[in-house]
Amino acid sequence: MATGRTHRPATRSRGIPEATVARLPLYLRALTALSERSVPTVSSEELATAAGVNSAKLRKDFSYLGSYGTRGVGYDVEYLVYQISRELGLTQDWPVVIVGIGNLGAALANYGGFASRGFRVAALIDADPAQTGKLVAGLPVRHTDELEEIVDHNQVSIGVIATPAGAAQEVCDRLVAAGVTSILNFAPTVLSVPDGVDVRKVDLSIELQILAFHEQRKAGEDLGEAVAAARGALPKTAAEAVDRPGPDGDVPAVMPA
Amino acid sequence: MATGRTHRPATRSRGIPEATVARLPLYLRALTALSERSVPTVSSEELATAAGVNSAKLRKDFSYLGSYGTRGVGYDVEYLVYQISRELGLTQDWPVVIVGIGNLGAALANYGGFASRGFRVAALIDADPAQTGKLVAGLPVRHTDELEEIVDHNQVSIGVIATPAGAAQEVCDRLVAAGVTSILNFAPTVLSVPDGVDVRKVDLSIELQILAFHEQRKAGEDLGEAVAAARGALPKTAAEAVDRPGPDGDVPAVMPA
DNA sequence: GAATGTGAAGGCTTTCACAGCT
DNA sequence: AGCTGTGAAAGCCTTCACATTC
Repeated sequence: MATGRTHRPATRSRGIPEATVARLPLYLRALTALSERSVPTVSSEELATAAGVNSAKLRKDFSYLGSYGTRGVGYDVEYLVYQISRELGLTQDWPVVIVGIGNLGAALANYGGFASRGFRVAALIDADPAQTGKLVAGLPVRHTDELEEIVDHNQVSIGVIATPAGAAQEVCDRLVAAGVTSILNFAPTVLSVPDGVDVRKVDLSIELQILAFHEQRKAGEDLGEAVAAARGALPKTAAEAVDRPGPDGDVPAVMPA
Repeated sequence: MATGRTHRPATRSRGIPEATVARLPLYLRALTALSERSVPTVSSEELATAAGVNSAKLRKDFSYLGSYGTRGVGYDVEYLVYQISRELGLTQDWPVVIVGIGNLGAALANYGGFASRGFRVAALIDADPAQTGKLVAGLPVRHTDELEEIVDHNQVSIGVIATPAGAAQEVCDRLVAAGVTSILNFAPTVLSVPDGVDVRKVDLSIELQILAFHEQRKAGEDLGEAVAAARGALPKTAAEAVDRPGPDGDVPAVMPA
């Protein structure tokens, strides 16, 4: 989940399981779509399908929030939207700062989903003086020197880091010192933060590598059908994983002493 | 994990646990940094710290790959880099297409980490004819009409979707039909894909909502220290979660029938 | 009849703690 | 002496299946 030394202490006071929390936004999105189509009620089955989970999981998830459904009927869409929003803390306004207005930072600033649910971009911050004052997504880019002032003045508790990896930890430290207690990190670095600060990480390259892992598996193993054959990959059938073979043959120049 | 109906079948043939796979890129990054500093060996303790996990977990993770360490000494950095790269399938080249060259797509195209580890942007694709031919990150944007041709010709098996939500499913279907079997989805939609296709989702707005949830908890609950007081939040102490109170008072206009 | 809410079972992941190797 | 590799224990999370409620 969060990176660095961020363990929500054992005292998650009668809390909702983390896995459930991570799915609430999914349900909320599906519900919002239903709400816009003026659908009054929805069953766990329908909603689960829309959210891409199975219905047992969804019901279990909702059971942690309370008994908001009606047996034999389903869930009231509007009511659930409200309850989940409240649970997620989206009934209040969350000012957010984005630090690092490069390609990615600009993309984030322009991202609509940002503004939608309770999140408001309070400021864009960049270390490059050449950027200062430039308008991005209608907001002027401000210089890093002002970071503390901005965080304090806007009561910002959520910071988004979109700087290069090298700058991320310092930016993080400054955000935290200024009062930010939640960080969304797009820089490919492990951030270390004091207890009580949450960090979530979004890492493109990690996601791709995970996909590559599975992709590699597909070429040669199961999927017992046609797919396997069509590929130009070497036929690494079984015997590859179970008793992992010692390093023979295809190893690179560098070997352990 | 993956979204939609993508369960790797029970037959994950003697596979590495998914949780472990998700951490391998982290280890790889830390190891690469050590390698660049010409550090020859590293202990599980040191490497774990660098990767932001604990050492027991790291050792357990590595145990699924094989016995690549030396007791009393640690792990050979270069050797581990190779083994993990190989396990992740990064010793081969992965051509990738990015579909949807808006702010985000452009940011992704420019993202260095992309090119670094075995991933190569084979093409940028956008539905807007006005974009066609424009250079982004040194590559010409090509029109959606050419999607199938591009995927086929470049043997693309990984596609990145950075389109608006409304277009994502159609793009996904076309990618899959053209032969793509792994998708990284940045659009805020649940994609449905046939078995055998992996989908991973990156969703900014979900990450923020999860942070907001925890942020909300901080204002008022534990963190027994000073932090709580300084806030202007209403003092929602205990009694909030355990026996979730029925909807009284602060509920919105809409209520269940 | 229909669909929720939930104990109980089953799986997966993390952590512990120590035997085993260098 | 030091550090890896790993069974076993503990903790989560998911799935099952059905009693309960409308």
